[in-house]
Amino acid sequence: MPEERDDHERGEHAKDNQFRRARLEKLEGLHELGIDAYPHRFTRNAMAAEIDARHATLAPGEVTEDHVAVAGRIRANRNNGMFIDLHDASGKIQIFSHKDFLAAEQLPLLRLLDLGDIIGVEGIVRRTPRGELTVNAQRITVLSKALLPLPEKFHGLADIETRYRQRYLDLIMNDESRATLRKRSQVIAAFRRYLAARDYLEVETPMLHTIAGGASAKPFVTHHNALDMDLYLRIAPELHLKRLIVGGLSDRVFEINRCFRNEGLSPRHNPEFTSLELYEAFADFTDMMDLAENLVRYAAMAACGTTAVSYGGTTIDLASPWPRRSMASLVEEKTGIDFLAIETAAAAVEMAQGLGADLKPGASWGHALEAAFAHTVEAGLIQPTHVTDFPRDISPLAKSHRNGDPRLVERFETYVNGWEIANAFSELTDPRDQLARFEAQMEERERGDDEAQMLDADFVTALEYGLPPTGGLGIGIDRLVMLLTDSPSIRDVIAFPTMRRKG
RNA sequence: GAGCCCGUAGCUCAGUCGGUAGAGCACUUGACUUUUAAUCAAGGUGUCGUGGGUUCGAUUCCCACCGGGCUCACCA
Repeated sequence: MPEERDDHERGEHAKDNQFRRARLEKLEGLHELGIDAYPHRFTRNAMAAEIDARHATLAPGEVTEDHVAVAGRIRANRNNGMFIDLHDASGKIQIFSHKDFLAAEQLPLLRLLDLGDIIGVEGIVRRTPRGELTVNAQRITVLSKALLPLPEKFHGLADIETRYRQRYLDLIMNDESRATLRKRSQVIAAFRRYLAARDYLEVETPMLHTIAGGASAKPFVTHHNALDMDLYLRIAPELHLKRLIVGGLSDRVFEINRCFRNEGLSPRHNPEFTSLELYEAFADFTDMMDLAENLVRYAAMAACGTTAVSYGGTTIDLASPWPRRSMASLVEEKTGIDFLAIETAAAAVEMAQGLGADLKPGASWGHALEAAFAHTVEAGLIQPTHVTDFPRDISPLAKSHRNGDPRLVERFETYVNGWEIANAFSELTDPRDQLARFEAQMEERERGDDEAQMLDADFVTALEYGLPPTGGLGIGIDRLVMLLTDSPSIRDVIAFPTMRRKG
């Protein structure tokens, strides 16, 4: 296995085929013309879209005096190179290469260009009689000779595995893939803008944890050699962010970064995923509901220009106030069963199992309610809904509910399209309660639940120095971007999704 | 982890009820020259995912493996 990896890393993957050989011969031809096929830089003064905007009203057949220098990839070639479609990051511009305009010594170069080559072109802008905005090339500069052919131009790259493994090809070929990843960037930029404007401080907390806390999930384990110590890739930044609130670094902090969970892959799960987590002192979970709605609306406007987004043919309305429904009431509405009226865990488990939920024997009341919710309600929450009032025993970091029911905490998850996209609490600030919750988690762990949370004694110590009342919110950025880009798989919104090593 | 489906040319895909394969684009050569998936003519595309088995013969049937997709499980 290591030898196979070496082969791959040495770059012996390139196919030695007719296409590559033909291009290597052309590369040789460029050398013979004294041309460096991989120069160091090129000064351009215009992007395709700019030129397009600048000459939007130019009539067919008209020639301008606009001398431009553009650069991009050759994506189409008509009439033996006379017409080239040059694509840059902004769009497309046609290049007209004709001996009437092109420097004479450059004519041999035309025969050595291929689809996929990156070139710079200097010349005058005109609109052809057929109406296509065009640069009459006076000088062409090879900026990077492509040795491998691009996928077919009409159907593009369809093979989903290649699209994920060789994302560069997907991005060259598929407009939608570029649009999706650009929107992802816009969503994240919008979050930063929105939060920065409200005095949130962006911080960075460790990726390498000695205790994988802040969520219930299986961690990745790695090893630090010098310290001879195992470390976990973080499953959540939560406990460190709250330590920063304890310290008063800021009353409002946020972090946008990766979390890692060593669990199954699915169209909605990637082992590394990106979350926004934020904490606001003196706020509670109802403040977090408002904030979640405002953040998502703001990001949708920034990325899509609308708060009415279409996913899989369904229109999702992000604009209207999002209903706030307690988990138990949603289950009761769906099943007629009021879990709040069920006293014992055993009875609740039996009831949940009767609804078809899969529960381990000995599961708690809270696990039973949550299982009943997941089995009967979750998938039907298409329009945004805040599901509130979670069970205490599945929420070890959330504060007890002020409504007085000791089984509940002040926590909500926001569901859209049947997916959890946000999770928030009135943060648990009572150190003795926190310790008790951790101890309960450790007991679950000892009973075999390897996703129960680990006890973080230093975090309890931090709470003992005093955490102000605090609201916390996490938003799953990948799923939100899926929603905003109508993407069927989380892999569509992650540039380089986790893939098995190809045998 | 389980079930179902998929893997054929650089790409998009056909196909072989078992006799080692085809189209379009791309590529090469030529023609044409203000094109728009340019057009026309000619030409070669290939471990049919990998390894075994059955068979006179396997890309095709069987088994295992590799990779991928979906569903379920897991994943608040």
